[in-house]
Amino acid sequence: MDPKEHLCVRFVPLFNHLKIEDQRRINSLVHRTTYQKGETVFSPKDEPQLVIVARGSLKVYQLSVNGKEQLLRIVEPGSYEGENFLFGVENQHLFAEALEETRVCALKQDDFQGLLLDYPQLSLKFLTINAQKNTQMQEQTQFLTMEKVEERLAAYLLDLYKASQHKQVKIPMKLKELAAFLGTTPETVSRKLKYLQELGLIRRNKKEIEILDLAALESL
DNA sequence: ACATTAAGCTGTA
DNA sequence: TACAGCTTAATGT
Repeated sequence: MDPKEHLCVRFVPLFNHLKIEDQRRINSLVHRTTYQKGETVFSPKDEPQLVIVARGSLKVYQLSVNGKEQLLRIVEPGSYEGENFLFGVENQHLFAEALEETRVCALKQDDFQGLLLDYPQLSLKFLTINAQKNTQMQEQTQFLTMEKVEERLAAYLLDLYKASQHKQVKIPMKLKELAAFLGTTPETVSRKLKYLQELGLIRRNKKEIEILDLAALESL
């Protein structure tokens, strides 16, 4: 088999626990596409499908009332988007766009439902991953309930710290995207990072952040 | 307190 | 040198 053909199925958490012959069957159902930076991967009213990221990254967003895009999440390699559309939830608002050159594999609604019926292990794995995704989403909406931008930014930096267990963390996206993520503007993110540094809570070099005062950040 | 606008700075192709 | 990403300052809500 062409090694490229393995990309999605072999190394993605959703599938990589299955036996080789089962992976092979899934592989035959998958549609591979490479998107360039800025290209739309799906939009409302598209055919329902599960989109799995093999390489690169996607942003998933919706449009607010005034037409501004509101970034909901970044989909990294190994994760997927569109699972809700596969069970009759119509996509009315969600868009996905490639942030860089991105390889995705797509599974049609009928094909994926057939797989879930045939592979109980896959169904369980799918539920587990979705439960984790839900938790993450709750944590993110929690950001937006905080009143002040520096609170949201501090909470975000603390999340990076918790994820890495390291006082040196690196912001993994463009500040423009972080701003959308936190519900503010790039300018304000820039100012607030400077503000936190002036308070001595962090030290910063570009996107490398060293957390100096964990307790003070948490108290915000 | 934050957004918007515009201008300037820096690294990179 | 042209461009993207970021920062800074002025001004508006």
